[in-house]
Formats: sequence, structure tokens, C-alpha cells
Amino acid sequence: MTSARENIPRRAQHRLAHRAEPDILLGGERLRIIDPLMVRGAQNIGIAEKNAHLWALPTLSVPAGEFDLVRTLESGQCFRWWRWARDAYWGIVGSSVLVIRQSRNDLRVSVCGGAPPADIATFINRYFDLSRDYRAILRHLRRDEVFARLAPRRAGLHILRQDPFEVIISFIISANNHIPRIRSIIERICRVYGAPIDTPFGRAYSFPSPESLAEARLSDLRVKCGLGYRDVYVKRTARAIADHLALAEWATWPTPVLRRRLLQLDGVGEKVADCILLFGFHRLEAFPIDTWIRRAMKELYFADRSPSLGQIRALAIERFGPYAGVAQQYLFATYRTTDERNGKRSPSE
DNA sequence: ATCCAGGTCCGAA
DNA sequence: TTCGGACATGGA
Repeated sequence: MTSARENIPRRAQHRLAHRAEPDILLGGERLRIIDPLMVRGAQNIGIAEKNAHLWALPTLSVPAGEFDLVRTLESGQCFRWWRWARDAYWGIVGSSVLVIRQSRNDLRVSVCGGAPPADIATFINRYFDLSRDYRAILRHLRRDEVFARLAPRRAGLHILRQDPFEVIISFIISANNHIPRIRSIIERICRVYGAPIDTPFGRAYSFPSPESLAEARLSDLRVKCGLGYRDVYVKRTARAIADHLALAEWATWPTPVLRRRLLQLDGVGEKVADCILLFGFHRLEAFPIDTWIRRAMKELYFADRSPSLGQIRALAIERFGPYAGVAQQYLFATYRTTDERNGKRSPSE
């Protein structure tokens, strides 16, 4: 049996041993997975060493326009990116491990592990949706005065094009969970069911395939991965997709049809379906209504009276139309960061 | 230690 | 259709 620590650099192991932040992992190892490569918080240990590796990687430059890397990666639509030192992020996309930094209007991209995409520039362009005119979208949204009052002038927050299956499973896990824990659970299922990807910084894991999750033991999902009662949702949905569902074909369906189909998946309700539409199928009109958005819309448009889901959705379509999902991301970002500044009011009030 | 989280499901009115 | 309660777990 291989120890989970084997793949972690020695100095990180030392740091790990002194963290005293327990989590459950394989084979009795205890490790809290916040950052699989342990590069976050690198101010203590090994930063010079890591940076030396980092700087040695070949780097590709991609024009970024008004795109804002940090705003986009911190917007809650993805779960597998981590901040690296100050200005860089590393993340796992498909079977590649990427490091990305932004300086003004260009992105510097390094592949530090896994199978690099055939054409990295095209890949990055697509993943970050760099060709779309988000300035124009924001201008369109700002025609609503209420939205214009709180939205930033600068665009920059893009909707990523992520893998549909990864998004489906990730947002099933998101239900009745908070973001740090969602990330932690996702890392554990990747570690148990994903494919290893070696990098100069340690070993990362890809997101598991539908087949491997379909064959998971429920008790492993529940206990090792910490899924709780969502174990059956994940397993059944993975099983359905592995057996007879062609997500590539779903991508060609009209949004209302696709939405109805998503709602039939185990663990997928209205909110999660809309997240999948927006983040997994790039349907920019989808408007996921979570506790934050509900509160934002209530304050902004309903004078603090409690509107029904239907009322909120109708208003979102009316005000934001085909770009409701982009508006949703700005509302989410604004309200969540406001809340952090104000020190955690309960979102339900 | 205690609360509660990017909700969903299920059964009852 | 709408409403309310249960629900596993662990992060803060």
C-alpha cells in the first residue's frame, strides 16, 4: 500500500505534520486537503524551491483583454483552482495541471503536469471564454439602473467552459454545504477515484470519470470522501451518465429541454440545474437562485418583501434576459464579499 | 462546542 | 402546486 504522503515534498510533509488539522484520508492517513500540492500558504516553507521550479517552466502568453483572472477564479463557479503565492493560480483542468498568472492584458500559462492540450492558446481561449465581448454584456446589463448601481464598471468576470460531468457532480455536492467543504470533498473524490498527474511540485489528481464514480462503493463515498447522504445522488447520477447518457449530445439541446432533463438526475433540483446550465453548458441565460441571490434580489428589487422563486426568476429574465447568468455572477460576487466584510450576517435574514 | 452551509427530497395539506 | 422537516458531515 502506498502512503498518501509519499508524493508530497519532504518539507511539505514536515509542515503537514505540524498543522494539526485533521481530515480523513485513505489507509488511515490523516490529511486535510485544502490544497493538494500544498502550494498555498507557501510563505512558510519551500517557497524559493517551488518558485525555482515555477520559473523554470516554459510559459506561453495569451492575450486576455479585459479578462480578470482573480475575479473569475474566485467567483465560485469552479472548485479546483488555488492561489499560488500572490499573483498566480494553479488548477486542474481535464488531465492537465496548469499554472496561470495575469499581468495586465495578458495571461502567462504553464503546463506543469499531465497531458498538455494540443493547442494551449486555443484551449485557454476557450476555457476562459476570452473571445466573448463581456464589456458589451456588462453594458447591456447596466441598462438596468438597480444593477448598474452595484455592478463594477469593469467587466472581467467570465463564465468558464468547464467539463459538464465535473460540474454536475460538483454542484450535486454543493447542496446544503459551504464552499470550503465542497472543495474538500471534491479533492477527496479526485484522490480516490481520479487519475494521478505528476508535477514538479507533487502529485495531483484529475476529476474522476463517470465510470469510476459509478463503480464507487457507497460507504467509500460516504466515509472516505465525506459526502454524507449525497453518496447515493453522486453514485446514481454517475451510473446513469456512464451507462446511457451522452452529455456531448445534451450540449446541443435547447436550454429548457436540457433543464428538464437535468432535473431528472438524482440530487439535481432547480438551483443546481441552473448552475449546471450556466457553468457546465455555458447557457448564459441560466440564473441560479441560491441563498445569496435570493437575498440580493429581495433587497434590490422587492423592497425586502420575500418574493417567491418564481417571482425572482421572472424578474431576472425581464431585467437581464439572455445574460441573466452573468448578472447572477456579479450579484453573487458583490453580495458574498460584502457579507465577508460585514462579518457574517446570516444569509437567510 | 455549536451552528449551519451555493438545497434536494419526500410526504402531507 | 406549495409547505415544512429531515438530512450527513465537517469548516469556522
